[in-house]
Amino acid sequence: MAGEKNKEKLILDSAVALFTTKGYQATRMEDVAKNAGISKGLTYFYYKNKEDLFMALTKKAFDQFKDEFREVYKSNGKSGLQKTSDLLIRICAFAKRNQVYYDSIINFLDLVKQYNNPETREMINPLILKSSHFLKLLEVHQDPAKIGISIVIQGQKDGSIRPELQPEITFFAIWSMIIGYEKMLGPIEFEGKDMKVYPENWEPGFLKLMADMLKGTIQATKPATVQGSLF
Amino acid sequence: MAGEKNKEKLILDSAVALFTTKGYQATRMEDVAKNAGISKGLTYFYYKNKEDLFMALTKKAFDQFKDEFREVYKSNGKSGLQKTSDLLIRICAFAKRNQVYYDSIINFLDLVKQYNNPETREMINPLILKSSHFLKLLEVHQDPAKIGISIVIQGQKDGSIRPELQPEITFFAIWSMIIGYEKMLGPIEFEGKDMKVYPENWEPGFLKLMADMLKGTIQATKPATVQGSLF
Amino acid sequence: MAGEKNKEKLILDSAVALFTTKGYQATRMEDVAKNAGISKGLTYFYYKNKEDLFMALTKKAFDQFKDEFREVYKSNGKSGLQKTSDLLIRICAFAKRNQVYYDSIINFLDLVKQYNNPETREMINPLILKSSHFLKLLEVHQDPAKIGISIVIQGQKDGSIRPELQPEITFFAIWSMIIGYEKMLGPIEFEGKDMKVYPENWEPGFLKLMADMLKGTIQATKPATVQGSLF
Amino acid sequence: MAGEKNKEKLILDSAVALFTTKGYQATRMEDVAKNAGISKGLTYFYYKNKEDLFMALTKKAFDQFKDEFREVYKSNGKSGLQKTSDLLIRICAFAKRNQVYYDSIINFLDLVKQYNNPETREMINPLILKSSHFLKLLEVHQDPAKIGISIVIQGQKDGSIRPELQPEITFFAIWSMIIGYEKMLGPIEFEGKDMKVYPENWEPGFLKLMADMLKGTIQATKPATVQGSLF
DNA sequence: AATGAATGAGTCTTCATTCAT
DNA sequence: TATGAATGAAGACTCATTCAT
Repeated sequence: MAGEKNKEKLILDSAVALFTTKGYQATRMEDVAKNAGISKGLTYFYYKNKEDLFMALTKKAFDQFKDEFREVYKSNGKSGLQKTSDLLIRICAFAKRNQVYYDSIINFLDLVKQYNNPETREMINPLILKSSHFLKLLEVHQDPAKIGISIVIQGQKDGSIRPELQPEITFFAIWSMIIGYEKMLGPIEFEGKDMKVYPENWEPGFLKLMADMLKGTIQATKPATVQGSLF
Repeated sequence: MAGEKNKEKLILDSAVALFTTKGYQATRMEDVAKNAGISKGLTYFYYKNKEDLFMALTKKAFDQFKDEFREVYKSNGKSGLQKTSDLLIRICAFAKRNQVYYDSIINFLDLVKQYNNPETREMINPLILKSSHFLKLLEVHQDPAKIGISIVIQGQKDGSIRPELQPEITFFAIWSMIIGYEKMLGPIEFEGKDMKVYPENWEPGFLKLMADMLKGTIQATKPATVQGSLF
Repeated sequence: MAGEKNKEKLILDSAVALFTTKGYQATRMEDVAKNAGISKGLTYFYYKNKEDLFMALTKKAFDQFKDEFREVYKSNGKSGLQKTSDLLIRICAFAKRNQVYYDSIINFLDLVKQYNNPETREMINPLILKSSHFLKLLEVHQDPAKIGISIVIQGQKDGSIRPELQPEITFFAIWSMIIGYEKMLGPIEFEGKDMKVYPENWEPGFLKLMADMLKGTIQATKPATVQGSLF
Repeated sequence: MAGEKNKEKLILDSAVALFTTKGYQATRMEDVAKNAGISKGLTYFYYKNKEDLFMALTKKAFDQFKDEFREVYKSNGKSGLQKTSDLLIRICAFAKRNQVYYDSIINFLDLVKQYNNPETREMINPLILKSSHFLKLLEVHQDPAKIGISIVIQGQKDGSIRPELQPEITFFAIWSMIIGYEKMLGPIEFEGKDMKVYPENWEPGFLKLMADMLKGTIQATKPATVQGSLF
């Protein structure tokens, strides 16, 4: 029937909604089920356990995240440099629109860090390690990065990004900046009152700095004359 | 005698050790007590509840964090630009040396974001809001930023950082980069195997980009020849 | 099978047994469960918390209590006056037979007192106020009184109770006497040894007084003339 | 010095205040101490434990309670009957003024009931049984009753109370009524809205009934002749 | 007399997970 | 597939009481 959405998806959507409102820890599997209009037991039929559900959610987040990268990559009539700032803007929009997805991605980065360090790997909840979604994530989680690197290369080809930069390192620097930027949004808004940094200035200022970094700027001696628009 | 440390500190140290090993959630208050060699009750005598203990830990983390900034700020014979890269290195070292402290700081940034948004503020665990340590943190959490901004201004005075940059925004951009950089360490190490980005390249590459951003670089036309050392 | 009683009831019965033996405070929820032959968790599945369980118990007590009133009311071949003394006897038997139920009823009266006073209402444990059983009790707790009032009216119709009495007030006076009588049973038994009041005399004496009050009595030879003022 | 009240009393007063506000269970010994302006330890110097403190409070309550009886007994120019209604009024005033004292007295009556029944005696908290105040109470708790009985006898001598009544039983009936009356105050106020019993009518009506019981009343036109059996 | 740090037994409550149907 | 009753391990937190000083 029409309204008979796939149950698996129903559960996931319910989880997203509740994780957003109450957070992962505070959300009970029973609530996820109830909110999805199904029974608790069925939830465990589709997802082995809470961690598995969260990993499924993370996987979906990565897929959508990848789409953002892909769309920026494919956008026409823009320089590679412009695409990097588009990327930052889109990712922040993505984070705002779907905080849980974004958080799950960041959480996954932490997980990967633990996973890569043999000393800390055993501290990871075994249920996570056993999750099929986690394993898939390990395989695909570089995909956004790969696209990002391509964007940098595009920028170097079209001359908007300095050719001497190493694309991989450059992209990861950009991604770092984006991650940090998003984390910074909270404190900055707060400190605004006595610190002259208002969200309004912060975004363009940050983008400008990133652009400077990527395209290079005329040394202080003679003032930069060209970059009238943002870049 | 030697072992007669202040109990309050004893508990905090115990918490740090256990949070590091098992994580905040997985650590039971009883274990914190046992590990500190005291009774469970005494833990609650010094800290109202688990959240309060964590906020106390965060406060201590911020204090030490601030010291890192302060020491960099006071270091002699270095340009402001050099100090910013010192800062990145020190903060990453700080994060590695005391992951729990660093994580608690990042966690606090998220908290501040929720706190500043009236819609999300009520989602914060009330025990956190009631913690005296949380309140103190709200007061002092910009202190590192203030020092950081001073460093940028120093750099502008000594000519190592472009004078046209707005110090506040610049500092927050740096801090963003640092935060993102640290988060990136995990995935990069992992992706290294098939992506040419090795930790060895990553740090200097990242620092170089940051420096480029801050000091300005010669435009693409004639390749930058000079900056053989890092800056 | 025989032992397959409804779980909800099983728990309540277990609670009654344990509250009787050890008292409400001293009874742990775990014991209630164990005694009922089920798991602790299931107890919380059927009753939100200990207070809710107690309110459910009180509700059941009120239902049975109401039955006592109802049966007295419907008993044939008795005058209204006789029914009032039947009531006293039955209620005391009820109290003896099921002390916990009776105590829960008395406790509920105290609760109602607190609840009706805006100043003291907030002192009531919120878990009680939230209990659905408490809310039901608020609705039905006058039912026994309503029946009692009917009994008084019956007595007035059959001439066994003075017609000039106000039925409502009269009933509440009777109920007061019953409550007080029951409370008095303890001390009287004790004081008996040096005070001439033995339980054997006490009940008929008390009933006689109550009857005198209700039906009116022939005045002692010469009526007291002085005490006009007070009454 | 002037303000140097006896510590023992200070503690007791503090306990009364807190038990009134929060109830016995919810009041912590620490609060009692703090509120009395002394240390927790000292509380245990003066009172063996919480139960002992409560028994001391009960003892004081009984002493004051006894004073009420004594004052009524000694009041001049009043008939014995008038004194009984004075007693009811005073006791209710006492209960209202000092609810905790009154409650402790009622609680003690329950305790006595348990104590007198060999089967239930062992259910009493041993700390209570060991309290010296409890032992003293066992000795003196009949004193109010003794005075009350004297009042009834007075009434019989002055002709205001029927001479054929047994004074002890009569007094306990009166006390029962008083106890019940006080317990009834709550529900009646509540039921008032749809039951015609308003507190304003309730007190005089109740007093009138009690007086009728004690002094006897002229029978309504034709005496009920049938119900010989019961009375 | 007086303090208050220290103890630890005691309990409610939560919730992920299972399983008979 | 689907249900929801049933489980039980886990853990935060309280507070009466003690005792070294």
